[in-house]
Formats: sequence, structure tokens, C-alpha cells
Amino acid sequence: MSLGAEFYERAVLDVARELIGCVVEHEGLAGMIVETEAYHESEPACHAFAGITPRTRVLFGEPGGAYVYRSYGIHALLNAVCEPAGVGAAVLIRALEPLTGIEEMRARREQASVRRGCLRDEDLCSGPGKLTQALGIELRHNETSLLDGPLAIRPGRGHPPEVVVGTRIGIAKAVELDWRFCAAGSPHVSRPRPRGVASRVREWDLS
DNA sequence: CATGGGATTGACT
DNA sequence: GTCAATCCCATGC
Repeated sequence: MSLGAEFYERAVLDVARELIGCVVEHEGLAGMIVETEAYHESEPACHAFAGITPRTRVLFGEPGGAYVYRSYGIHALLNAVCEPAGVGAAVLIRALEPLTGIEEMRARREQASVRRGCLRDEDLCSGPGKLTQALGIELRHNETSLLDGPLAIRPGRGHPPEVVVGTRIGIAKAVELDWRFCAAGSPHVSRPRPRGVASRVREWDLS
């Protein structure tokens, strides 16, 4: 069962943190969310900061909507619209740990890669553009519903991962906000990793 | 209508 | 470390 509107209709920082450990699913392909970022109309890094435009209206729409936009002319980035309708806010899904359909994900990712057959599991969904490519998420999913649409986000199983907080990636404004959330220790988080997520070097590896 | 700038990635020096 | 690819849309004339 997908997360309901009441899950998304809350403070975007709470949603971003609690989405860590949840599962994104599309066409039978699924991965656990290990990295998110929060965006809110009150700060200039958020697309909704510009107000309601044809591009941003979905951000001000019903919580639980999907905001998918093209980045750098190439990549589709997936966001979950949050907060009550009328407030422009969303959580950017930045990385997944692949769970189901891993070989299908690898095939989709290697289509665009020059080096084939070399992609590790950690290379499949460790970035916002990578995960949409791996799961087949495209611009046509913009303004669809995460509650009952082709894209679904479900609660995770077991206890949720420990979460590490850091600053957001790849933005020029409001860079100081600690609005990035990562599953502690996960090798599927994108780079650069915040402190506390860096892979540990065992002592016997040093010499 | 023309222009400019990205919530990135992969390849290369 | 640097750099180009490439499309949508916000902005300004």
C-alpha cells in the first residue's frame, strides 16, 4: 500500500527525513530510498521560490503529487510534493538502494554508458538522474499521483535506517541549510557523502 | 521572440 | 581536477 496524502501533507523536512527507508516502485522495479533533499518555497534554491508558473504549479498542488523535471537538458529528477495544497514544497529523491529488478536496472543504465558490463549495484541508483533512468521514470510522470499512479512510494520493512544530515548538493543558493538526509553508512548514497556516511576503512586495511 | 541558466552525469586531462 | 551534452522554461526586450 502506498503512503497516503496525510504522510506528504506535513512539514517538508519531516517528510524528507522519514522517506529514508521507504521504497520507490515503478513497473515492478523497486529500490529503498537512501538519500533525499527538502525544498520549500521560502528559500531560493526551491523552484517554487519563483511563485506559481506553468512549471511550478504542481509544487503548489496536492501533497503526494510527483514533480518530475528535466535537469541540465538530460536528466529527469523525481520529487514528491509535500505540505498542504497552496504551499510550494517537495522532497527530491536523490538515491536508492536497488531491491527488485536489479538486472533490468543495470540494462537500462548500461544503454547510455560507454563502458558496458562494469556497473556495480552501487552505480545503478546513486544519484537523482541515475535512479530515474534505472526505473524508467520520465517527464511524462510529472503531475501524476504517488498515491495511486504509475509511480508508488511504500513504507519500508523493518526498522528505518539511521539518518545522517548534511547540506544540499549542486545548488548555488541557500547552500547553508542542512536539508539533505542520508541513510548512515549506505554505499548507495551519491557523492559527495556527508560526514558519517563515508565508507569506513578497517584498521587492517591500513598498512 | 531571444537568451541564459541549471536540484547532473560521464568522459577525459 | 575540468568540461561538454542538451532541453525546458523563466525572464526580459
